[in-house]
Amino acid sequence: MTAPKGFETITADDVARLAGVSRWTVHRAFKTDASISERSRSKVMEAANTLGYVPDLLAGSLASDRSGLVAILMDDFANPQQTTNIALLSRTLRMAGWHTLLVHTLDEDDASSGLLHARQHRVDAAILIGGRFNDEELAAALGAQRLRRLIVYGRVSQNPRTVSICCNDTIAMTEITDYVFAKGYRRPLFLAGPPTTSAHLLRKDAFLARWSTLAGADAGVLVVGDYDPGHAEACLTDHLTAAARADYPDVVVCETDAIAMGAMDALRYRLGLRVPGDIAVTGFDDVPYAANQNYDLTTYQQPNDVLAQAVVDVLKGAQDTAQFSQLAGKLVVRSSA
Amino acid sequence: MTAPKGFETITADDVARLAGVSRWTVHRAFKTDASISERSRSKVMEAANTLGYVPDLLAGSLASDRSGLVAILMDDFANPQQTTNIALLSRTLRMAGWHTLLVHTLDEDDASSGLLHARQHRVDAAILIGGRFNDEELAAALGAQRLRRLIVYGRVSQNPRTVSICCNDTIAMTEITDYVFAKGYRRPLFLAGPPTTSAHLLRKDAFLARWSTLAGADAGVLVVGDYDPGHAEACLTDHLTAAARADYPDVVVCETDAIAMGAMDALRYRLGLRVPGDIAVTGFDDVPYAANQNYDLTTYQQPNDVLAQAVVDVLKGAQDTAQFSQLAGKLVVRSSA
DNA sequence: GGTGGTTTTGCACCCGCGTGCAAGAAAAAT
DNA sequence: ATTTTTCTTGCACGCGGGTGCAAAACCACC
Repeated sequence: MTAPKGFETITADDVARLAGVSRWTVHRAFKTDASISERSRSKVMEAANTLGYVPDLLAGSLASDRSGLVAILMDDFANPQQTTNIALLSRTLRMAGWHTLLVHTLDEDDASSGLLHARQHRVDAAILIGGRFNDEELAAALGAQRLRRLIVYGRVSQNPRTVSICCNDTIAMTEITDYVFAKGYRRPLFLAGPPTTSAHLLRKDAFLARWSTLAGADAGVLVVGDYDPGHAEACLTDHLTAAARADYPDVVVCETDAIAMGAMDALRYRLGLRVPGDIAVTGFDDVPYAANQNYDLTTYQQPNDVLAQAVVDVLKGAQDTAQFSQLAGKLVVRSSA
Repeated sequence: MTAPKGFETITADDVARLAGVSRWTVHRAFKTDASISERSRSKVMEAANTLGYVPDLLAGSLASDRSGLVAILMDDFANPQQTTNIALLSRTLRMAGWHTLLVHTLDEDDASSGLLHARQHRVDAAILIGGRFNDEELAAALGAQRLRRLIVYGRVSQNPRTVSICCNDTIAMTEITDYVFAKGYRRPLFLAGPPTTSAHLLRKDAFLARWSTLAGADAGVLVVGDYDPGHAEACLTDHLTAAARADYPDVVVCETDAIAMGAMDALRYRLGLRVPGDIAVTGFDDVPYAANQNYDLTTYQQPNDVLAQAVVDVLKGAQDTAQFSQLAGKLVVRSSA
């Protein structure tokens, strides 16, 4: 029977016995800032090594009321910006001593169930990544779930009991708008994602406001249903096919890179246009694939590492007071616009 | 002070008191297959609802020695095949009652540290996804970490103490080879990923063996360092630039879609060739992006949902004996070859 | 050698719930 | 009405370790 079934778990007591100290001394040996003599610490460590002991975080969590677990709820693995963020977050958290409980929420209504599970695992905090969580349901769930902390990542949340960590979309989109205007484009079309999230509203509103200021005229807006490139492609194709050629925009400003890529596919493969020759395109997020030669997308890079670090700061209680922190990124100019 | 700090945790005792039963009856009410009368169960549930009680999984894990947690160790978030798998796995596991502890291993040597953390959280199993884990170090870690179960996902593992769940790469690659040969291509170049993983070897070896059988001649092989499209692009560009035009392959068979996409970029944008007009390309995995018009990649689709379900079966102890299960997928023919 | 102060160590109690068993209640059989 | 049988319920004990405090050991110095 090779199946590893009956592992004899080694407890701190075993180590204590071997090292000739008490269990609490063993505990102290594993705590960095404990008052313990160097001699007994090394005795303990030696015993622990020969026994293969490591403290049981589960039991520790129960006793200390700190699980060292952070739940990341996320809804859209197809979105490269989100997967990038998850990777970065889980890495950053791990280096700061936390572990990641990944909850893939199945649909919109599943967020509260995800939060419930997170709470049942006593997570120290839950991080919400992604667009499809809506604030009202969140508020309801939050009331019942009594999580220690809820961090909304990548967008602004109105809920006062959450902490938003995100890039300042208004400033960012204004910067893109200025760039687009300066390049001489005058007939923009804004491609917006789903209307549920506030980040969306910020980006769209920022663009429209700034454009109106700069050009003295309103810009066109096309709402695509979600952040799926294929869907954006279809939407834009339909939209332009129905329009007169003279009414075509000269630049398509997109809420995210995913939409921008779909837009480029539509322009090139469906409508036979050149980018940026006939119509230019801008994105937002600077996902890894935006740099690919196919797209070479002009976009806006969020300061992801700073954002991730901000999460750790919040977890450490550094900015308990600040309800949200908004940081600036930078415009990445490539050939698409 | 809005900060949610002092949440009074509601325990089963509180519910028991309100419902007028004992704590153990509360426990039974939350257990699906417990012997409890319908009357007291509803009494308990009502009390639990008004109090907002949910059982604490952490404490439960400690007592029951089943954490309900499964660690997924993964090394490469840039690989879309991996992120797709993670999404699917975490979803499938969640529906089966498990939760996902995501461990992003930082580098090759980090796998054992990741396993250690997994063990400290008492995970019921650890799943290894990805290429960069090497078997020797794994074996060493496994000996020390005494995990309950280690599942190697997406590739074959030699270690007898692990369970491999993967698609049968040999059959799959043979199928691709047959297709490529039948389409009339005669000068193939195989693009292989990093030489550390066994999946790689299987795919490469299967291709070479089958090609040799079909064509009676050896196929060319180019080893690119990893599964990064950009790197594959550079490698192939260098390789072909250094070769005489007459020696160009007529088809590039790639170990993964990621490599195939890089290869297509190289052929088109670096070398000015048409795909499949001048050189055809095949991939492996059928990542979501393979269907994009830019690539429209002929590739091999792994039965991902079946694989994910197999993981659940293993966790449920169904196939404790079977050391690994290999399943078949299907060839997806698109325009790239 | 005694004193005051500091470091180190041990311990009772608790975290919230699961397990196995035995007592109690209810239903079925006699 | 009494005895079985079956279902429900209660409980002691344990999971592995954290917390705060008090006892013990150590140290320096007079």
